[in-house]
Amino acid sequence: KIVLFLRKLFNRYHSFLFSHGYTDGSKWRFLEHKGPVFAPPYEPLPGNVKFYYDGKPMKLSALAEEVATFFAKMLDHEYTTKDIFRKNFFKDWRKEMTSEEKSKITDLNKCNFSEMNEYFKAQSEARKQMSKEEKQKIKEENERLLQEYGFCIMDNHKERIGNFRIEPPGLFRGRGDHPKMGMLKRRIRPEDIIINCSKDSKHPKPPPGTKWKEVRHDNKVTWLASWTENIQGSIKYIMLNPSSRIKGEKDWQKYETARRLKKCVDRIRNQYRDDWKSKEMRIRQRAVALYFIDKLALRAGNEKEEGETADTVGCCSLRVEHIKLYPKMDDQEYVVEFDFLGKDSIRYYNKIPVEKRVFKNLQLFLENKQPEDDLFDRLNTSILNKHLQELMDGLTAKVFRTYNASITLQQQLKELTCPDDSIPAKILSYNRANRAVAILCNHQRAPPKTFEKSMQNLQTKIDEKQNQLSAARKQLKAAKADHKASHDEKSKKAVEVKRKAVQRIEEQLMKLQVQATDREENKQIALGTSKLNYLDPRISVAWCKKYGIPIEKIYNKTQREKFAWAIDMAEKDYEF
DNA sequence: CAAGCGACTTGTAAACAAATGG
DNA sequence: CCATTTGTTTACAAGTCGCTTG
Repeated sequence: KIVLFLRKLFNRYHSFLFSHGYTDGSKWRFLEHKGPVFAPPYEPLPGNVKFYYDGKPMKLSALAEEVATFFAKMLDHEYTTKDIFRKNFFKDWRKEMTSEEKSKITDLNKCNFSEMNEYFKAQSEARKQMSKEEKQKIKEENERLLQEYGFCIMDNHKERIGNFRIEPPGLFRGRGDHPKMGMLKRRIRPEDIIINCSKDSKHPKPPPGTKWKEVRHDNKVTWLASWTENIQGSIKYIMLNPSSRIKGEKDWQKYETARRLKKCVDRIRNQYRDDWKSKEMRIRQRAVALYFIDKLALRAGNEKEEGETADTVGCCSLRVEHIKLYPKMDDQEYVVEFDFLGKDSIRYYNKIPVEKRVFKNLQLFLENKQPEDDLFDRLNTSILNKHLQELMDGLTAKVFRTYNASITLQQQLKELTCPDDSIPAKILSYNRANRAVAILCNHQRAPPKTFEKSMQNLQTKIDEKQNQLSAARKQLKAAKADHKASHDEKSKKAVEVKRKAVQRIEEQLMKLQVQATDREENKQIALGTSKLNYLDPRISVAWCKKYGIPIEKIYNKTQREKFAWAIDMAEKDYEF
């Protein structure tokens, strides 16, 4: 058994141990899969479900009807009230109409989709009300599909595929103020799909009567299939699950790069502080931007094409309007106020005191500029990353985010964990360390709609528990008194039983209180992203080992699969 | 060096499943 | 047992970054 286990480890982490995979840049030797699963074909509405135009029922052609259902399904969503969404939808919908329909349907406001909307609501209600057997049957069918299409063979391993289903057609839902929201995401056909697999594998078969766009054998990439999406014209891929060797290895490499940064970060910090004094504007800008990326964990900030996406920025693309300078604020000097929309249009708002030199530089960068001008007009991500590459092999802007996130977790864990705490209390400390990172990375969330209520529920539980506890304590007291009076075995036992009960309830109460604290502190903060993408899992694994916390308390099943490499490798003395 | 493409990681929302409580 | 709440998984959008091309 041990030999088998070691062999498994060896096979799995072969390339972890011996150089970085293949030396020629190839990602695999053998790749075999069944191809993607396509979205089910459109099922026309039953005749009694009608669409009304200008108050009158109107039968739509299949294509026009399908697109109409996309809108009808979203009627309760805020999207359908937005002007841009409606405009884009209507424009694309009209493209799918027959010329007759086109001439008739000229105003979206005269369209009544409510019957269609009711129908879909009823459908989903019916789905919920299905019997156990029916639900079981659907589950089994899904499982069958997963078993057939959800796995591939890459080199010597059967690997889980991340997304083996092709995205179904629908209306594009951009985030924030996206100029393309509401546009029709068209149906993907086999003729749109490029298949990637090895020559010597059994090639996937396209559905009967269809052809793939292309079958290629490129082992310099990791994807199994790809297609071009019609909204931005970008390529979408079918790739492996995070538990796969190829993703795990990459993940591990990412953290190793961040650890190399740890070794030279002092040098780099001294360097950019020096560069604040440079006579060259571009170097000063580069140095100030890098300072922000390091100190505030900002993203790099590539330029974006105007009108194609929501207006969001990162460090290099900050504009004058996104910062305010305060020479004095309250009792602090040289305060910079940031207020901008970052990735996914999440607001970044922060006020931080900076060093005088940085402040003076910022004032300089702002001179003679309009609000919509670039703050760093002599800088972009490409220039910055080229510079970083010279400072350290493999260094790019995002490595700072990884590094600062992981080092913060490690240091916070050290600071917050009390060895004598109970397990729930230690987990609270872990979550607090995790929270420090999430705050650094600005991983916010809208407070859940049911937050107040769920908080109240928890409080009621705590109150109940407290009552229980005082009752149990009373009983214990009584039992003790009883024992003192009688001194018999029976009453002695009773005292023990009551003592145990009190202890149990105390523990339960403490657990609830910890849970309440944790939830309250987590109101506006999302821990998931940092846990999954920024925190070296070996730090967490080592922490669990050191304090005897079962790993299941920190990582759920999916996360344990993703971080299997770290769980296998890290010991209790692991240092990031 | 700007523009654009390609491949990959990172991010939130929504759907779904499991757990909990009345 | 069902309804509600909570945790997990999926979907897919939105970033980063390297490379090519003109």
